[in-house]
Order: sequence, then structure tokens, then C-alpha cells
Amino acid sequence: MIDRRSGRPLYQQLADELRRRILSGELSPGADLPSEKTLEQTSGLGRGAVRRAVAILRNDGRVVCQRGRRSQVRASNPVTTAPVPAAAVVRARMPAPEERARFDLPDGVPVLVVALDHTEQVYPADRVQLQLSP
Amino acid sequence: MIDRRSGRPLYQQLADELRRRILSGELSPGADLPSEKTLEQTSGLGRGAVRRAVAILRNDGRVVCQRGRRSQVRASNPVTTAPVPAAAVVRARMPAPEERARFDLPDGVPVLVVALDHTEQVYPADRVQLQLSP
DNA sequence: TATAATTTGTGCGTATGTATA
DNA sequence: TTATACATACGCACAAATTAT
Repeated sequence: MIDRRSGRPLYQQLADELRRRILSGELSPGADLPSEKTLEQTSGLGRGAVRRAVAILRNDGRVVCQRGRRSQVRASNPVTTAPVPAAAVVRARMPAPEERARFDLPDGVPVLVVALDHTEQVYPADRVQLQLSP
Repeated sequence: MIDRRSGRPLYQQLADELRRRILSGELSPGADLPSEKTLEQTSGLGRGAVRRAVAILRNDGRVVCQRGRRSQVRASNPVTTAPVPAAAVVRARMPAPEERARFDLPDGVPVLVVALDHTEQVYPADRVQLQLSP
């Protein structure tokens, strides 16, 4: 529950609680989160704090939101494995807006960047993993 | 500038503009962003919209914020190259709260996960890149 | 098919707290 | 100490998309 005297921000406390319920499996991938109104009533917080809590989980890649429907626990996609040349270097970062659009990435999903000879290959990290092959 | 008839959310328009100024070099790494009050005045938006715009850039890993100080364009860290054994599989995701604390990661910075034989090694993506071990 | 109810999104305002300069 | 600046928390109204009636 929410402790208004703990010093920890209230929206953080709610985010912590929702994260715990997701990790414990009580809220499984694909499941609906409680509605904002329900969260307001059960937590005693205002709508702003509730929305901020959900935004944290969205930016962590744990929740996806759409207008008009309940927010959901993000379900993992089928993962393909891309080979990486031995001399290549691998980095990760958040996508630029164009990359988000190109890969149709939800919030909170990074990209993998494979650099080799001044060329860069970008992969969406929610669908691709890399295999380093000698 | 902000176009209130474009249909695009106002905070998104401001985020776009700030991103453009960062990418163009007008706001270079380490530089201060304009204060929230200044952004309110120059954009004509309310404080909520201004803070949302900055939050987008923070979650994209482009800006770091601290209470009492101006927000700044994130400066890149020195990058070390970690060796990765052959046959290892590499993924990327946003860090869990414990990982954020352990690596002192700001918002918007993912982690690299190297998996090999049921063991996982986690690296902060703002300081580490991966290369196949020779 | 049309209407209403639900749900999330956008935008504004106010007040107060806390860290920095 | 004072002023500046970002953070937290609440409230309201309306818009837009989905779902239920």
C-alpha cells in the first residue's frame, strides 16, 4: 500500500507495487492492468500520480498503453537470432523517433547497434538477439 | 515553433524542437537546456507540457535532470570494450531498478545482456560496448 | 446500426517541497 | 539568506479511441 509519510514519492510507490505484481506473475503478460479509476480508488492517489506510475512501467518496457483500452503487461515477441561478424562491435541505446516508427517499437524498448567498418546495422531489441560467431 | 492547429500534441512538438536543437549541435553535450520558465515563455505552453517534453528527452537518454539545477544534454561517457566469448547471445533491455542503482544509470539508458550457458552478464550500455573475444 | 459508457490522452491551473546557485 | 529551478501532488475540463448496450 501507499505510505504518505515514507518520503518516497507516491507515484514511485505505486509503480513499485505494480512492478512487483507483474514480476510475481499476478499480472501475467498480456493481462490488463487495473483501470486508472480503479488504481485511483485502491491507492488513494490522484490521477496524475497514477498516470505517472504507469508511465514508469511503460518507459521500462513492461507495460503497453493504448487510448480507449486498458493498459496491458507487455507480451514478449518471437525472437530471431541475427549473426554478428567477429570484428563487429555491439552497442545498445534508445531508438530515434524514425527508428521507433520503422520498427513499430513501443516505449521502453531499446535497439541493438552492430558497427562494422563505418557501417551500422540497427535491430529492435524486443524481437532480435545477436549471436557472436567467430 | 508550436502550432496549436497541427493536431500533433504540443508537448511532442516541443520535444521535437529540443531534439532537433540537440542533434544540430546548437545544444551540445553538457550544455544547459533553457529553464522550464524560459521554455514556458518561449513556447507559450503551460508548465505541464514543458515538463512532459523534457521527460521525453530524458527517457530517450538525451537529457539528464537534477533538482535545483538546469537540465543538461547528456554527455557521453568513456566507453570500454568488454570481450564476449564465442557462442554467446546478446540482448538489450531497460534495466531493473536494482540494476539502475548498481550502475548509477540515468533514465533512458538500456543494459546489454550477455547470455552463455545459463549465466547472464549485464553491462550498462552508456559505458560498455561488446566485441568478440580474440 | 446507433448510442452510451468506459478508458486513456492532452492541457491547463494551483500549491508546496527540496536542492542548487 | 535569497532567489532560482526542478520535483511532487492535487484538481478540473475536454478530446479521442475503444468497448458495451
